[in-house]
Amino acid sequence: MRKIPEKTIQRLIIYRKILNDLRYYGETSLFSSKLAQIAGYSPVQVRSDLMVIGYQGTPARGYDIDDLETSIGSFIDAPKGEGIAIVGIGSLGKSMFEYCYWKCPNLSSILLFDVDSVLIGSKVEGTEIHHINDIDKVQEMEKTRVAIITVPPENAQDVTDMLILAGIKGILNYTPVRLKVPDDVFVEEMDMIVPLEKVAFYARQS
Amino acid sequence: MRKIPEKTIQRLIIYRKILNDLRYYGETSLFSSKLAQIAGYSPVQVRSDLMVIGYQGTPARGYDIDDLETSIGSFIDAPKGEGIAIVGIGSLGKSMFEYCYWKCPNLSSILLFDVDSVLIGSKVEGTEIHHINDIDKVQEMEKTRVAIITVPPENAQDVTDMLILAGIKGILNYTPVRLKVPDDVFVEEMDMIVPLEKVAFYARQS
DNA sequence: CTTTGTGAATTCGTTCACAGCA
DNA sequence: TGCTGTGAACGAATTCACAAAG
Repeated sequence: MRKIPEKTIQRLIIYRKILNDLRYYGETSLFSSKLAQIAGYSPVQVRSDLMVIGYQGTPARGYDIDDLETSIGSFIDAPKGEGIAIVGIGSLGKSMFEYCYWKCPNLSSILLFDVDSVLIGSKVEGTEIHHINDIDKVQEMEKTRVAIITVPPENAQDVTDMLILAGIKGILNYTPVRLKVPDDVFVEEMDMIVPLEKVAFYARQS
Repeated sequence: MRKIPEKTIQRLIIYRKILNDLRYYGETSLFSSKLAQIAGYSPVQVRSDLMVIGYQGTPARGYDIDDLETSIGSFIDAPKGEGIAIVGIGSLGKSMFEYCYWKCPNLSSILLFDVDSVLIGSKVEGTEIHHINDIDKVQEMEKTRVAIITVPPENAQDVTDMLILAGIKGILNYTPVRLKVPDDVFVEEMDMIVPLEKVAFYARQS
């Protein structure tokens, strides 16, 4: 498959969320201009993004909300749902878990790991915390491709190495450490320091 | 001042962090290739970013770490330090506060707000939680330009409106809501759902 | 020689302009 | 007429290629 730009994927995900909201309010179809206005992009941008997934609208009615949502879903989502692992069950890790647990319908499983033996065996919302060293013993890791890292900086690289050995191909990195990973592993930086300083900079400009 | 691209600002912030780390390990100078390799960009990229802030290196020794760090700092940072407000002191808000409290040296003040009257008056690490309705009564808001929003989605827009009235010009939005703000207010989306789905998508491609 | 600084070239992403269709 | 779909034009961001300097 041809490589799809990250920005397009991001926008498609945003479109889907909007479509889902609109469907909830009983809407059945919309034009690119409407979707664009809600999402904050141009109508042409929306149309060319939808070209990427090959979805066709009609000049008369625009796009069918239900249909389009499903199309984006089948393009973006894993067919059988996604399994994720959260490593580092401090206050941030716990927030992430609760958020995913309640808000992410397409997650088929959430595994919890930590490096601190004190936490091992205890549970969050009925889900057990495993030691990261036992990662190979956890059955569900087989179908887990994505990990969220919320450990202290000093453990970040070690934990990453273990995750990659266990087959992880995508990482949300909440630590300020720049992780070393092979080319086929996708890392998204989630640390707040860079955005915080960026926002502060632009806030001062205006 | 000419408008600086967001990406350049982000990279400068990353460079500074790296320089800070290297200085800690006793390094005194480096070449663009070294900085590029650590940061994960090309050497040309590094050099042209540094051109933006007008910093000059020498072919013989490259860039002086101490000097360059200071130069980036005086370009990026507010001269008198930055005041921020965190709105929504749930588990995520608390994590953010602790992180900022310990890890952000350039923050001159951190204010805490919530919409839930039950929390009002209680303290986190010795810092009092105010009700968002009392925002105008809080003296330090005068020097606060940046806010972190970690409230439930249903309160997000209301809280935003109040913050903007109180003079906030930059927002880190941890909610999944797309906030409506005036043109001179800078919003950075911090919700994890979009990045999580994005990472899952690319993890599946590889 | 190696490295910086930088105009030119290239690549990537967005928008324009218009053909095609209800 | 409205709108969608899409090649062409444009603009932004990155990389190339090379002059200048120790």
